[in-house]
Amino acid sequence: MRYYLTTAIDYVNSRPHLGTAYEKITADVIARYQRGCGNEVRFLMGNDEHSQKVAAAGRKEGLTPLEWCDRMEGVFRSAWSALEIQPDVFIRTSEPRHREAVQALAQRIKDAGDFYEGEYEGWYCVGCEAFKRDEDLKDGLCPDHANRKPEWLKEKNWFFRLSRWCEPLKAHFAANPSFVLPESRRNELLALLDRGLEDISVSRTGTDWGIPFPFDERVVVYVWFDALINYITATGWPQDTASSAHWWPADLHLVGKDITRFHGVVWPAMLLSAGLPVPRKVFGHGFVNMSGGRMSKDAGRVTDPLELANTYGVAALRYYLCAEANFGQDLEFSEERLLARANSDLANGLGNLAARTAGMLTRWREGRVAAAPQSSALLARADAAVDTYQRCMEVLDLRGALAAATQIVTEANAHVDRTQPFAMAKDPARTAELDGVLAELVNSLLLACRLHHPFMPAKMEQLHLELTGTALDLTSSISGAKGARVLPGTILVKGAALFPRIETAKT
RNA sequence: GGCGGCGUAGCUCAGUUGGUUAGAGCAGCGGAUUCAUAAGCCGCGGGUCAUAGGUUCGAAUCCUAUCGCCGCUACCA
Repeated sequence: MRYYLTTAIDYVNSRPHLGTAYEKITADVIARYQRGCGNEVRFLMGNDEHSQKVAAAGRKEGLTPLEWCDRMEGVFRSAWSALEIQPDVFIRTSEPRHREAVQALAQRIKDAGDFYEGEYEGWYCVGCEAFKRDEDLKDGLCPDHANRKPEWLKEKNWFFRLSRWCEPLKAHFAANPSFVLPESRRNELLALLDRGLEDISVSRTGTDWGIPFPFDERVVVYVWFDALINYITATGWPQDTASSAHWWPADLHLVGKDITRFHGVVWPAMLLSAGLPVPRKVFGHGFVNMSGGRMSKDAGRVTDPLELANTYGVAALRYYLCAEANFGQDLEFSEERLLARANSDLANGLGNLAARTAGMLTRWREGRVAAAPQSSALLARADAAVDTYQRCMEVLDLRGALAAATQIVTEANAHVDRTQPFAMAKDPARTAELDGVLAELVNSLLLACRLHHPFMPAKMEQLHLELTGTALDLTSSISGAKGARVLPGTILVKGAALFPRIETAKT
């Protein structure tokens, strides 16, 4: 099976922040999970460049829009790399392949009779890249961008006949209950469809930073209309028909809850008009909110994801975001909770289990792992946790999946106290018994390691190497997790502390 | 204004189609241990389940109203 997932592409007018990092991290977790299930995965990320904001940001630095975007590509890609986010394809909307796709799709929509010329007049907020009605403005200013005055624009525009697709979309929603998730977002879009859709203006004049319409070179495609098309561009469409047939439609568009409307209504309508399949699922995730107001270094609050990763470790940051948030709902970011998660679940839980297991094994058994007992209740429960984990991951319940993985660790730690291997070690007659318990612990760790892998790839690959002496096979890490056992006779090597406790300077 | 959601232990939250003493994690307190990253394990949580009514043999779980918080939304004034 193939699995194609995408994240929203980002405006490159500033550095990536924690909120955008959250989306990419969760997408990366899903992508790694799918790879571990043996699926052929295409994970797409990219930058959204044809925006007035972007052009303005470059101008401030004395750069052309393209020069600026070239520079920002490096900034974004290195940030994602530092966060262990590994897309298979990275797209920029200024690329020739995207221009070609946008123009091809626009032509198709034109041929379908869904573009017509009209005139639009109204306030335009550069910050939102959108026209505003009077009632959208507060004291004549955009509520979201009060620092810049909206401009009064009157221009000839190409309109997209969105209204025509209202009924087909309703039918699609009805036939596909999980087309848009979570349900609250789906209901919002259903309400929108019930009210009926209006046609939307999709062209802009007065700028050449954008993609011209193939049938009207004087105007460029509105940035939103342009941006959505990146998802199909990245499959090779329209040139590479074999590739696009293989990869399209996407299995999952992961987007912020604020833009589900574009992905669940506008984009599918564009595709329907062009005679192309619509994506299988759109998931609107929640936001990472800041408590106590503004983020500030002075207050000891850092929200640059790279700084957080630097302080607490990439693994802890990724783990915290996935374990703490109910995917789909907002997360109240708390550095205290991040620290608590890093120390309790990772250092004291998983890390300590690895350390004590390896310690016992190397001290008393020269690191040699014995065969796991045939009838181990502990390992049976660990195997069962794999099922729970997978059930959760399939419905994008990242938190539930992590809870299942953590359960394995918790039970293994309790097992040490129940069986007391350190008592067995003092009695030569109990060596076989000792070997059995240690094998149960090592194999619990192995399963926990595999299930945690999508969330903390580098750390878990390191742990796997220590446990088994071999590299984790990333194409079967999950599908082969249930019943996985360390080969008897393997010599386990004890490494440095996997997750050192983080002691705070704070009192 | 309309539609929808939420309000459960100090904190973050679970609570199936209403049914015995309302649960988990974290934090905190107490205890027995020692393999380990002063980690782990065991025990301890009398919370008006926002408020007031109602339905029912029985409601955190259904209905109504109120208060508070939040989301979506009005091409129409």
